[in-house]
Amino acid sequence: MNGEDYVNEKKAVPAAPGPATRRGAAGALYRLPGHLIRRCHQISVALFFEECAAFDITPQQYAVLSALAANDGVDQITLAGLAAFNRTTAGEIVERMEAAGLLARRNSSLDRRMKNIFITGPGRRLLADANVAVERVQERLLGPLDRGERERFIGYLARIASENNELSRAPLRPVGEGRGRKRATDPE
Amino acid sequence: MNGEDYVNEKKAVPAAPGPATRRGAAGALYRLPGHLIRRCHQISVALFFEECAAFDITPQQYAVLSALAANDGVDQITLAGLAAFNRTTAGEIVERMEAAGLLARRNSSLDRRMKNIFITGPGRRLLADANVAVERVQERLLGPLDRGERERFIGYLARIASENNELSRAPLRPVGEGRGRKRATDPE
DNA sequence: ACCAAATCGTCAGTGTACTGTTCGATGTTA
DNA sequence: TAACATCGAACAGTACACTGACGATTTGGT
Repeated sequence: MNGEDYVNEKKAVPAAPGPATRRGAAGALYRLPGHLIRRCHQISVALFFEECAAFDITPQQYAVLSALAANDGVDQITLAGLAAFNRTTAGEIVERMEAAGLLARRNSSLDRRMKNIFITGPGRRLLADANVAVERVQERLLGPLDRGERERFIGYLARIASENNELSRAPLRPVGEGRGRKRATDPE
Repeated sequence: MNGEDYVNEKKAVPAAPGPATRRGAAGALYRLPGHLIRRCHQISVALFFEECAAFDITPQQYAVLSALAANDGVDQITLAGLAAFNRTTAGEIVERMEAAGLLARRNSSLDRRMKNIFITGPGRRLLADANVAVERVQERLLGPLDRGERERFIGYLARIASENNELSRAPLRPVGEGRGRKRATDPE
């Protein structure tokens, strides 16, 4: 079919025209968990944007809203720990969300270094709407798996994420753990 | 909606000190596959950087080397399809790798729009070294799972990635598929 | 009370991952 | 051959995800 019409080129021919040059090539890559996880992540994000197009938020912003709904008023570092991203990223995301009116930031009177983050009414409403859309994202994402497989898959993911948590560069830090000494929340 | 009402600061206390304010809070988030996948991805990347610190490459650059080792001389778009990222990203990554001497880019004489990407000697050597490091990454990443679980986990990931491939914003495009008409490689 | 260590938030810098647009080269077709 | 649609690559713009450093602040030890 194609092929004979470009004989001119001295040799744009592959340097390694081995047996692996056909389609399944680079096969090793396609069985690497790391690469597969990256692709699943891409798909997950794409589905999120598709289902949540009306809300104009990102998966990370959704995570912030979700974490904040249950831990309103925490500082940025704690929030970063709850959503598992680092301080700088958290600061940027919070800034954009504040500009969008989804959050409010107030300087703490207890510790003047801290800024406490609060979810606003619009933020809370958006979260409620987004929750159903996110439901659909998970449904489509796990579409290829049956019920039992989904359970197992989620279990595997949770174990990998939890047992390797400290290996991450932005570990999950549930409220009440870590080196937090005092907090603007939870006077207990 | 949210004003500069922080002047008074009567209470830096959470607005919703409900029953969910303790540690397991925002529990829904922590069972969402999308969020778990994101965290596993973070961990995978962190492990990669740890194990491959000596090589000064990123996971994506490793994917490029791996894909190119089996499909040398493809154009940037095809390469993007093989490694599952989009054109722009591919162009940027290739540019950095060319500067690092891992790849070479040559204008195609067949189609003057195209630039064919070739892996260099140093690139090939680095790939060989990185392969063993990547082996260790997978070992540590899947550490929490036993043999059978690893098999199943990888199978689930592969099915999700493959069956949802077209939903991704940067789908995998094996050589020989897609709308490629003619190619500088694989004259067959 | 003082000082060293630890923290919070921010800034600068790098790299990945997209969207959308533009522009030149191509090839197809009328 | 002259319009047409298409395609590869580059550019501009947005958002995330880090590292390392820094100023302001707070705390812990003495």
